[in-house]
Amino acid sequence: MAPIHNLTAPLIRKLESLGRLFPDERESIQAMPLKQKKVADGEEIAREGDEPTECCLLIDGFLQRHSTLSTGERQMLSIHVAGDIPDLQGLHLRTMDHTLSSIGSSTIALISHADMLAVLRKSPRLVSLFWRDSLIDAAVARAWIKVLGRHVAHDRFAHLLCEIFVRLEVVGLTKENSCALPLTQTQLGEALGMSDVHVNRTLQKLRSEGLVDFKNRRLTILDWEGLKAAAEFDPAYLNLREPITIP
Amino acid sequence: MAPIHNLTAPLIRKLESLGRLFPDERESIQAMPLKQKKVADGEEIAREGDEPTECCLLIDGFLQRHSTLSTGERQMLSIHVAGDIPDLQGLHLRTMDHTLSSIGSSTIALISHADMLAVLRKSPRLVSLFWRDSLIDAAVARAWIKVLGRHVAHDRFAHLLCEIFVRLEVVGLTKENSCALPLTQTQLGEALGMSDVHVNRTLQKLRSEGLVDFKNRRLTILDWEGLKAAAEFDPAYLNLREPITIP
DNA sequence: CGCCTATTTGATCTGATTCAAACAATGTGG
DNA sequence: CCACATTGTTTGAATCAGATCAAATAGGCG
Repeated sequence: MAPIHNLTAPLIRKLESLGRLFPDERESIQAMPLKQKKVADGEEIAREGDEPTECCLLIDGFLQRHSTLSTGERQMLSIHVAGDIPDLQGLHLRTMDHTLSSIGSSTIALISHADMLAVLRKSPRLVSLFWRDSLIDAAVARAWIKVLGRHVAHDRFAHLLCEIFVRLEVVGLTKENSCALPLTQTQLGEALGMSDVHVNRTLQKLRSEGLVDFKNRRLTILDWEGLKAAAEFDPAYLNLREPITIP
Repeated sequence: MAPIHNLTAPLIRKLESLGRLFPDERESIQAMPLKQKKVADGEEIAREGDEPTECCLLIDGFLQRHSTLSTGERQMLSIHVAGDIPDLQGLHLRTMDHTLSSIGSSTIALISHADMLAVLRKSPRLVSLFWRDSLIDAAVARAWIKVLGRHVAHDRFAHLLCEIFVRLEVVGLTKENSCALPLTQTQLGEALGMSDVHVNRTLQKLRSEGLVDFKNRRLTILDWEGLKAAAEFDPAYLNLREPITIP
């Protein structure tokens, strides 16, 4: 029986959403040496250009990937929730092409690449699961490309909120129709590729349309169907169901 | 000795750019059953919503991923060159989240998932290589997010041209400082998230600045340093060098 | 040649940025 | 517990990058 506070719980849950986990596979994951760590708001876990030797399992809180332009402007590249390993790519790519940092304060667990590889060597099925996870990560990136390329600010914003809400729902981090979302409007702008001023005005529009509410770092969905429609949100790309059975 | 016309040549070259290939691994790849196929301009190889049972190795030409909005507008999600397997994710994700189609006429080879999985089962090192390949695919998507989110049209265009030129250079498809680029200005707009009219005007700017020329479906780089600077292009995300040694 | 598609140009309109300032909330130390 | 600093949100006005609409020109190619 796994202890309630086992740090791997979010990861186990995530992997089980990706495909079936056999008992021995679960055990080898639970047995991985973890270095638990608290990270403060804005703290950087890995920097663009780094050559990491461990990866970061998010236990609690939110992380972001971002990259900085020569002007100092930032573009957020993804948002991560409990169970994610946002720098898993470090196993096979030497150099970080972006920075990984905390949104609000978070709890992470560091896993050395060596330990991770040792677990993967023993189980080709786990390799497939983690590979599948990184393919979904890529699908999410493609969805962002579509939204950034073709949606107006209002619908882009709606899409981001849809995605975050669904991803939090999957890991049981929503309450009724609301969830934590500790991003400032400036950070939302960094994710959506727009100015903070315009984030504010767009948010007011979304509120006045009765689609969402957002205050005290908490998002409440007031009209899910309306929000989905504005965003043209189709959660298929998140691959929440129907994992391919791994033989 | 591999025959000159072996269809797997571009794939072998690509895998060798990702890491060392052992002779038996190369042989098992060369032995994979391939269905060669010509695809015409605009022809769709796999559609959003499909559940493919084979994947597509690009032998010659260009492919694109794209997705269509409710308005009928398209957003291109990636561009692929010889050696790429743009729907490799189908091995682990059931449903296509985008459409894969040809830019100009291309030659592809279809590989059944079953054959692919059989090869991978025999070699964990090949799994790592293909996994690495899909991680680079994701890194490219992140680079597009950054560019779409924060660069003005001019620099966005410059970035796309930089990326394509470098990727073609890697697979030996450039001549001096020029390469084939059979995209219409409308298609460039679909890639860059901008109108075809604005593509045209931006291209004129790039020409008048002496950075590039582009006519007859052929791109010529006239000032690489200037183009790179405008785009803030850093090819690190393409992971062209320094693959991590797979034990 | 004539058809179709791609490129180019001009004029107008609009979504979004920028700059600036006010206002609200949060936190810190004395 | 208040004074003050800091950070985040909101509002207004001016400006601009890029979209849209419309039409002309230029290339391919059967």
